[in-house]
Amino acid sequence: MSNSEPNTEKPLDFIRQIVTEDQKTGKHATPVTRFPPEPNGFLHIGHAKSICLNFGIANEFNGRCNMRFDDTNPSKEESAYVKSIQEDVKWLGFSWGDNLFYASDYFEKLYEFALELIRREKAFVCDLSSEEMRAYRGTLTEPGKESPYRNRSVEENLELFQAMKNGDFEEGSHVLRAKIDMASPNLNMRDPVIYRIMKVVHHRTGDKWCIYPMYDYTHCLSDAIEEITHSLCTLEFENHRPLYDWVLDTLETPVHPRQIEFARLNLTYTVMSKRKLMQLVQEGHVSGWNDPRMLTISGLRRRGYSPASIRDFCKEIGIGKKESWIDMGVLENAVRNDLNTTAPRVMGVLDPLKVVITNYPEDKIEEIEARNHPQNPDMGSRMLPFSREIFIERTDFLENAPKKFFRLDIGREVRLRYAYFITCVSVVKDETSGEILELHCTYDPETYGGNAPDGRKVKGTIHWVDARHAVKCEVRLYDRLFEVENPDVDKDVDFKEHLNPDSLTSIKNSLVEPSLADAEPGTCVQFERQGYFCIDSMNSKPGNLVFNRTVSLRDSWAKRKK
RNA sequence: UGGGGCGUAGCCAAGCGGUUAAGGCACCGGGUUUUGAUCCCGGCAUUCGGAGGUUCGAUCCCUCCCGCCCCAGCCA
Repeated sequence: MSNSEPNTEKPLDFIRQIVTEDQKTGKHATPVTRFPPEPNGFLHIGHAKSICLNFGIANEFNGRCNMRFDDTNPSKEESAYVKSIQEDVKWLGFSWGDNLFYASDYFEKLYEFALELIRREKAFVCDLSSEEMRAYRGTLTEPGKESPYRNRSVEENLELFQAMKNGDFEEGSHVLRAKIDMASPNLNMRDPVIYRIMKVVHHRTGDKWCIYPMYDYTHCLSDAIEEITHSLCTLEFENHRPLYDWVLDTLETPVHPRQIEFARLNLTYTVMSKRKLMQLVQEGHVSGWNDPRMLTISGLRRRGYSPASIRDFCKEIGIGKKESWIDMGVLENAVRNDLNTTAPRVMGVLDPLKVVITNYPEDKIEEIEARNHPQNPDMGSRMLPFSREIFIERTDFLENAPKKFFRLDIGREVRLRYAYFITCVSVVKDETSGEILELHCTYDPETYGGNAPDGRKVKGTIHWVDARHAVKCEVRLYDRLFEVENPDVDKDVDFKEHLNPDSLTSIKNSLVEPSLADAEPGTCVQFERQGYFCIDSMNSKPGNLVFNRTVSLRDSWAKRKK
């Protein structure tokens, strides 16, 4: 009754409200959900939403979430996908314990249920071709016509179905159909096919079967067999729910899970369908399913996204029934938030410009202490070598710079992070090209550590690496894969027309501080003032480091320049 | 023109008959800062797709209208 306390908890989404209610009323003491991917591709950020929902509910309500592969179409499915899917779900931080299942585990039971349907005169073997069936189905506005095979006897149906199972018929010649209502306004109820003949080897059952059950028939029964309480799926299955319920009611299964639909995830500046992702891979627009520009789980992992950041993102966007487009910035914000607290800071110079500190002794090398995280002393510190020649970021020098440019120009003073104040004295240029080769600066020995005893201030602090000790490396700068918010909104333009030609920029001569020399692949750090970077898990090798930019830091200066 | 859904800010999203209509992203100000980062503080819907109705009172209930999405695979 109190309304004085501000509620900081995230409100429950409509599905969690249902689960809560079911728990309260005792309908289901604990929820049982399932994550049911089809093993025909890699998991992407959209699946992450479903994973976080299903496993999240199981965790929050002390329930269980089964991992179940929906492997009813052997012509598209492979065990390689089964493996990657499991890795991705585990990596996201969820576990299914012993509850790993396959729809194909139930083929025998499903077959028995089909026999029962026939006995109850609720299913029949149909000899219509797929074209004929389409014609008989009717249209959105006109009812369909009943199949001439609809009234076969139970015995004949049993015999025919047995023959289908035995492989006596050709693919496409016969199907088993549910006998529902050809006049239903819901096309899914117009005697849908529940079994088809496919003489294809299945990745788990081999050549044992040549008939395979359809999704609508399989999914509800699999849910019932596993005693799922809440079967969560995306909006496009809403029209299938009557069929889901029909199968379970007609067969009188001991439990009847409730199917609840929610909106799938759409993100701006990307495409989400497996088909399109597959196309990008196959046509070589990206290097593979785990290309860091792909919003697959494996791509995000390689890009440097943490599992926590993806979970946070999923929590943030919520669950609803409204078709929505989440701005890519929300995802980027989620990684920045997470990495900001977890990533150690280091110095990395993307595009190096040499600086000679002319008044610094030739052979002197100092060790300068640098904090690993400015807000978190627990993360410790490290020592940075410093000497007469260093490299700074090329973009940190600008001739005739405007007043608001807080970096280097001739005559201007800046702070080298953790080190000294330096003042630019002169610029050395290539005589013919005019290219800036190096800067000559002087330092103030009194400013060791970055503070001037006389109290004078500098506006800018820039990052640097020591020339003799820096480690050369490759840095890959990623940007959004597409240039437009919604690459596939226009059906007349191929989505690939909108690919961003600058989605990957590789810099081969970047320099990082020596502490990174032996860092492991997968290590995530912040290059101060630049962004978050992660050592590539595929191409980085000792002595030949490759960093992927996960996301840049927010840059109000860059924004101001626009 | 059948059926099933959905409409709260630029983008998400709470709200469940009486609220100053949460929160996040984005954006705009200001402060702190040895990252132009982070952090902090402030601004950002007199109005909930539209029009009627019920009610003392409607984002919430009812009616009609408008807009968008899904369904005619032997895919999932």
